[in-house]
Amino acid sequence: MANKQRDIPMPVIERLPRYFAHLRHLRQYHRKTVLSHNIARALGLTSSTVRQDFSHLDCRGMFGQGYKIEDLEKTIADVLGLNVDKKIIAVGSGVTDRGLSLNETLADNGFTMCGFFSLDSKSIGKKTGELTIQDINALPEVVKENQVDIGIVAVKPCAAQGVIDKMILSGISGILNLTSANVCAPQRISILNAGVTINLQLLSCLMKECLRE
Amino acid sequence: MANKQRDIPMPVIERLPRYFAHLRHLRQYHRKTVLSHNIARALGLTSSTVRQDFSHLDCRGMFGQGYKIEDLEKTIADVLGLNVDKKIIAVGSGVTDRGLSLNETLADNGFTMCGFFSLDSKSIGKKTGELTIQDINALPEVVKENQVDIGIVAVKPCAAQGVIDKMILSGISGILNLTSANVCAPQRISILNAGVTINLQLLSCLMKECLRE
DNA sequence: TAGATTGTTAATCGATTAACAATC
DNA sequence: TAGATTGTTAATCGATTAACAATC
Repeated sequence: MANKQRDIPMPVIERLPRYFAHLRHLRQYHRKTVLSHNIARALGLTSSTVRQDFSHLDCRGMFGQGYKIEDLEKTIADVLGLNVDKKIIAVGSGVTDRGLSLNETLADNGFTMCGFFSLDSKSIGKKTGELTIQDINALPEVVKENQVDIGIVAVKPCAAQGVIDKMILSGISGILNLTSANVCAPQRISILNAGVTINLQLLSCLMKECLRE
Repeated sequence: MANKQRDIPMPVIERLPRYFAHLRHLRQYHRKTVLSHNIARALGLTSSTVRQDFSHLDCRGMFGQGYKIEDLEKTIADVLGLNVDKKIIAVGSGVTDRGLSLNETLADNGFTMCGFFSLDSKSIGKKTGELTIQDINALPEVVKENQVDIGIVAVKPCAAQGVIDKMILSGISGILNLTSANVCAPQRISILNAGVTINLQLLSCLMKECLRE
């Protein structure tokens, strides 16, 4: 069978993690199947969109019966690449301060935290769960030794580009930018922006819009 | 002049915080004007998109000269609603653990943190900066007394809906869901999803796509 | 003025929705 | 079979891009 993933449209890919979360949720309640209509309601979509989205996956529903939750969950996990364990590091007090809770969440999702780093000498040496917060200069070695895939950046915006450059030079190929800075990187590097401040500003605007309706 | 904001398309609104961050960045370097082309490069867009986006704003460029950074920044801040100070609370170890750094970032952006809450009795009573982490039961009172606008949720996914229900009942009208849970709320409530796990899963997929190109 | 970039129109591209035949 | 929901096609809707006249 041809590799369908080749051309899944971006909006669909962006919805996959939400589908995945919902399916996982349903499975916790021991549900076996689910209708496109119900998934749509849970995520605020139309059932048409849901079925269109799933048509990009190698997982067919049962006419009149909906989709098998377990199969669908597995298929989406595959497409997202969650079956391959990912190594991660995180830099900046925005994440090191919450090291323990972050660590737990990630471990639950098949991500392995390999190191916390800080630019701030005051927090270097502190423990956060099992890991000790290290100086940023130790980053390249940790990345190389552990073959780290992803770097989470939560420093001050003005320091973001520097940290990201260092990560890329060390061999990291995916970056989660929790900063409000717009950063640059070569084509081959995947970057995702998801800063709290950016999202609060956006939320602020949505709230104004809501008022008018 | 008619209120242009009425119908700014959502994709444009979603880009505004990034424009805003870039303009602020430029202003720090004492730049006075900027070309659509340069903004486009910084954010990974085309100059055409940038000009189209700005056409929705009440802020015209100078033919042959580009845009006045200060004016543009102010206009975007207005549209986002950043001129009105927003009161915020945050629930869950995902945020209370990093209370101090979160607090600073928010204050820099005109958001006022009014309280941290936890579902975990172990962390209740701990100080995080100026504020003491409170029991979730104290939430309604704090929200009402301070007229809190926005709630940040960073609890375990299974607890998210409960916390959000409580926030809404207390009078909050905007929610930043840092959880992977798909949550429900009445139409009048604005919700934005921006969980780290969701974004890591998405990033994981983008990295696979990158490999193929 | 000449040069440059904006603002805007029109064309392209792609996503979402509606509708219904296929099918269990 | 009848009932129900899927999978898919076609239609609609909207966003992005290209191109160029307007203009400082």
